[in-house]
Amino acid sequence: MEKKQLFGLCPYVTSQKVLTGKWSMYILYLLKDGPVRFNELLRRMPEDMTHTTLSRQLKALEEDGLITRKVCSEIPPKVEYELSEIGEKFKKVLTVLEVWGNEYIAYMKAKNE
Amino acid sequence: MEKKQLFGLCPYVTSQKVLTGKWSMYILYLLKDGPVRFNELLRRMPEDMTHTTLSRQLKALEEDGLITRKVCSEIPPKVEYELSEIGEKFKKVLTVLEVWGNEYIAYMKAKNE
DNA sequence: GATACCAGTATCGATTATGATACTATGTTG
DNA sequence: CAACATAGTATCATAATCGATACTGGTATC
Repeated sequence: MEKKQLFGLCPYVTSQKVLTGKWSMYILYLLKDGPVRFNELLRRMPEDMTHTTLSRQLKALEEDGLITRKVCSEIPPKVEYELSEIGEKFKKVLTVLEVWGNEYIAYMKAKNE
Repeated sequence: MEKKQLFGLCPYVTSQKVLTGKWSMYILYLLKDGPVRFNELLRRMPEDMTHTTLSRQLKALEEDGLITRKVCSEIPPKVEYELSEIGEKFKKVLTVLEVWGNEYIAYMKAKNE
């Protein structure tokens, strides 16, 4: 698997590379209060996301170092996803992004009325 | 139904939708200090971005209401791109994102040493 | 006359991302 | 015995995105 070239690039391009995919930010948001299991994540995601895509996105986020995957040797299997150290630090971005996102929604709503 | 409405108004999903494309954040960053012309933007973008892609991304950002396009009737043509009202408000996201992006780069660099 | 600047569009193919479906394996519940 | 829950992977088809190239058209320069 080819490694992403991150170093030497600007923080914006790097961030955007890490945040590819349609739901990466939402996944990080769902993990902000602690570890969540695979199927629990799936249930909280929008309807048109399949488990295939969730699996891929989690893998990508793990490879980029934002989340960690903990496998508990149990039956039935239990796998928990959690923010990593650098993933935890992303929460401050989420906070500001949430504020802006809501402003944007309100603004566009008002504009269309 | 509760779900559908929720995701339609979710600030994270909305933000991610608006920030599609490989360069959207970087474009917004380049516009943060005032209007910039098309070719000037192109010169400041990473090498592997073509004018075709820049044109498409600017169009998308304009359609999403984040930037405005001002055409000056001159010869040679002069077109300036500028943050809109809601685009201006995105600058606070950029600020936090820049900090995190640099943290991330430093963190991953240290990890690989 | 040829070339470059400006700000693009049009088109095509390649790459990437996503969706649908089938399948793995084990254990519990009805 | 059948269905369901858990956590996925494998494969293929489709959709979205991107890059390369060619082209517009008026002006100014060499």
